[in-house]
Amino acid sequence: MVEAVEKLTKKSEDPSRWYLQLVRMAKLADYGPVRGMFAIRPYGFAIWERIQRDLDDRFKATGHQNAYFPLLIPESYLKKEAEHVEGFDPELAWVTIGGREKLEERLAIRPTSESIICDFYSNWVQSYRDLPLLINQWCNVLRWEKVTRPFLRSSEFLWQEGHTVHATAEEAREETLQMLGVYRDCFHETLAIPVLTGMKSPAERFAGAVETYTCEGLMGDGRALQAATSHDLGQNFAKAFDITFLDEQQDRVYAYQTSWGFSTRVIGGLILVHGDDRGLKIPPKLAPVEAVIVPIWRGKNKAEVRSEAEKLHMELKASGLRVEADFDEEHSPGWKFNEHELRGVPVRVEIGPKDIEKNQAVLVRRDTGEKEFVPRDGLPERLRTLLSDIQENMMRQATEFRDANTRHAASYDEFQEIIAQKRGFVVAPWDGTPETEQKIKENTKATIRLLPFDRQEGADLVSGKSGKTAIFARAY
RNA sequence: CGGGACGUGGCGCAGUCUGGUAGCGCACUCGGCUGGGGGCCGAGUGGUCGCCGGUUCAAAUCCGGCCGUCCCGACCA
Repeated sequence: MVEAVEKLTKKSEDPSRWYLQLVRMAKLADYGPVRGMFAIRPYGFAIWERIQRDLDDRFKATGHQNAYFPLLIPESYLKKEAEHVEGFDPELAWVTIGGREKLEERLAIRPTSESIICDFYSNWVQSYRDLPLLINQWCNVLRWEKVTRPFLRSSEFLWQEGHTVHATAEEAREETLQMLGVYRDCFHETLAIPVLTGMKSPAERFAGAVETYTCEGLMGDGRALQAATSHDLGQNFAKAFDITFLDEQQDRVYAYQTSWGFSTRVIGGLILVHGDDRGLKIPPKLAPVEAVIVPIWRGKNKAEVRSEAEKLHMELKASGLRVEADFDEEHSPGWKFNEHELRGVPVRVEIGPKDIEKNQAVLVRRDTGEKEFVPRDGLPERLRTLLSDIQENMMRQATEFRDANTRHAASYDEFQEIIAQKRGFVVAPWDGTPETEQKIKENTKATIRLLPFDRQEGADLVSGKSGKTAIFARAY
């Protein structure tokens, strides 16, 4: 036993170190020469591609089309919506030289694309017949961050941003909520991450929005992660960028807009929610590889085991499963077991001489470590039900954790104690003033993560004034 | 951007205090034996010691500046 093998730090021992090690050991991402800019490696990108496909299907199903808009935004465009520039100003990166010429007007690398897209929309939208305009783009954006971590906060990140235009305020609000629901479904059904949905407080609202809605997840260390947001932009951008149309009464009126985004940050969330001391754990519906076959051979029967494993591989692939076979001859089975667990592959399929003799295979699930012997005949079916069990179990465990770490605070003392010692979500009434919100933030570092749709009346813990339910947590 | 720690082959580290021309484990390459929870033996490849400058006969080591990383705070998907 050589102990010098690079071991993953225990999650409970040093969560931050665990996270960084996992990202690199599982080959999800790697550091580059510029701060905050990471390479997403093939395995990490495969996860992103699965998320993309899942979301994209949902966008298409709700009537959206994909398009692409420019990377560079003239300063003057960005400045048109006052709140918006102010919000993003500290994180902008600028292009000031083109070729060898100094530019007359500097160009911002998009931190988000509202301003450039609205400029196009002001031309594209002329009549109520042009509405609704339902467009999404998949792209990279850049925000000059001071403290960065792979996936969770990088200067450059990948995301999608939907930008829609509507004739009425009601329609825009419906769209905003519809897309919030699309995100929630993706989290619940595919990522197995339970999220709370609700409204942001004015202080946490997107710069330039009338209302921001959010999906908030709870990470394994008790901190919240804003996982996706959907904004009702009202007419703020329409007025700033002159997006008007002739309605059915022949009146020229300003349009209503929405925007909504979901980023590679969620991969960080996935790691933090499901990862354990053995490494990553990917829910089957998301996993690039649902099952990996590890052949167990001895010198004399290597050829036989190999051909059986290949046959099994073909069978499982033919049944529509995403299966990989690990025929590497350099590593021992034990080494492979650890490696695939680190990568979070939901199921391992072992096949060796004993199994061939008994016409069976061994299935080992990543979420519980349970092992079972399954006859070869029914293997694809059994694997399929096992994968769906795992999906369900991962969602159930994450939900139980979330619920066990959602606490009601009856007094401010209790509130502070929970945040300091247990973290998690804290449910408490808020009087709606920025003053109490700010005070809580200064005292406890907890912020209002969201205002749920269903809010109860109660006395604010700080001011004693009447308020309504808010959900607090320390956030990433 | 403040406080602290750290930058030495791909990864993890020793060497720095007390200057003398770079080492260990893993990984990687080749050969052989192995293989049901990170196997073993043998032979190899790979480093201008983060960057720039200074002190010195001589710098990974001492001094200055810069860059980067990590942890803790202030701002953010």
